[in-house]
Amino acid sequence: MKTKIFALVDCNNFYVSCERVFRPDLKNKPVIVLSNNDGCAVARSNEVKALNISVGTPVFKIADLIKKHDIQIYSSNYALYGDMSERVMNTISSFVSSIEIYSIDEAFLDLSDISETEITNFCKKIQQTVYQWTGIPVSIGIAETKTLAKIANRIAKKSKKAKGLLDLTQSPYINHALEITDVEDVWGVGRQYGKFLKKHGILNALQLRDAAHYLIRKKMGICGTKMQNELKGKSCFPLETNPPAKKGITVSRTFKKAVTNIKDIKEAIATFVSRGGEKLRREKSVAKLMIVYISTGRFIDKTYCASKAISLPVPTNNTPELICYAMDAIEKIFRQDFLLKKAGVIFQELAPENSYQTGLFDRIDRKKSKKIMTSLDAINKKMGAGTLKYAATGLNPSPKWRTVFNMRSPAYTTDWNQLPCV
DNA sequence: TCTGGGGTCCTAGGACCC
DNA sequence: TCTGGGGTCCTAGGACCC
Repeated sequence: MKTKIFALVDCNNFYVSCERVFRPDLKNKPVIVLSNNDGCAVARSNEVKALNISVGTPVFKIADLIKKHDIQIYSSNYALYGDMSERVMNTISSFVSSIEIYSIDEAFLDLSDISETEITNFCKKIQQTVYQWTGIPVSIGIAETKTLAKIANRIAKKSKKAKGLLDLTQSPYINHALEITDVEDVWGVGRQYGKFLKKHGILNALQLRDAAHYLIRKKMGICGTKMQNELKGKSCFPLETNPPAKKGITVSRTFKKAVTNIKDIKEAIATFVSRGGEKLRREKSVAKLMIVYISTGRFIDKTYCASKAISLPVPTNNTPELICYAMDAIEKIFRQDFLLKKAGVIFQELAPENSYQTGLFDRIDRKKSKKIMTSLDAINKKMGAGTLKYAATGLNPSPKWRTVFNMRSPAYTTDWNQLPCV
């Protein structure tokens, strides 16, 4: 059997690159994109990485650095990033028959059919085309397994010589590549495992590959074994071209300012439930279980968190029905005197919309409610999110609990009113 | 003062059944 | 009344990913 060849295409500093496409003046300047509520740094340009600002740093902790280096700060603009991602993925897809869209900014490709001598040129072509068509710079790592392709990609990004492209298949430098890869940078090794491995003298990917099998198996389970095999060039993670159905759907938000009254919490939860209902319907799923939760912040003394799970008598994705149950649940778990900072709803035990168990005593006309939901989704899609909404979600256009994005760029590509002007 | 959101998988242990 | 073993299912917790 011919050995598999995987490529990992990864957008460089994706959110920052999206902002730069429409603001070319930001090139070579330090840029940060923030999380919801403008809280933490979630994307950093190379200039910012060079300042040792790590991902997840709260922005208030680096106020002085921002000022000193004139770092450009942006709120998250998911409409823009989602659309740019689609353009990038469509472009890559036009080159290959097998693609796994792994995240908003990464895709694995199967290049087994490309002849060895052609692979580098083929990938260069992908790189150039993506940049030309979308303005997004990408790096590509190539190897016999996904884990090695990840490593190749990391090095491709960092090394000046590689110019964003590195092929480690049959490479005489493979050991060297593994040796210069910190063990914590291996795909599947996080903080905890990293600490453990380093304690045992396993500092880099090469040492991890050659480490005692029983030790890795015992601590990291079957994933550890697969990881070692992948580092040896034996593929254990195949390309997943058809994403499996989701197993759960969550909608949750942190509030910029703490919320203390039940009316606000109810509005927030009703809003999250509506959003969750939309997501369920888009997936063509119904939920059997809904969990509603509220909590105080993590950084205070007097904490409180509570949740309520609701087993739905008939699995559903019907927003008003879900809102009713959620409102009941909130009544039960809400406590005065706590500064609530976060709330959310989780849908679990999902089933396909068309093949669920109906209830014997079900009094809801499900055909009718489905029609209403379909129309509502269609109108909101056409006229903009939130055009039609339920009164329970609140009538105030900017309620206290609303997520803030004070430094957001325009939705350049998805809103006629925000198109860039030349 | 100010600290994100949405996922997946594996494992150990307990309950329960035969 | 005492004794054994094997299997399945569920759940909570812990790890990871982006």
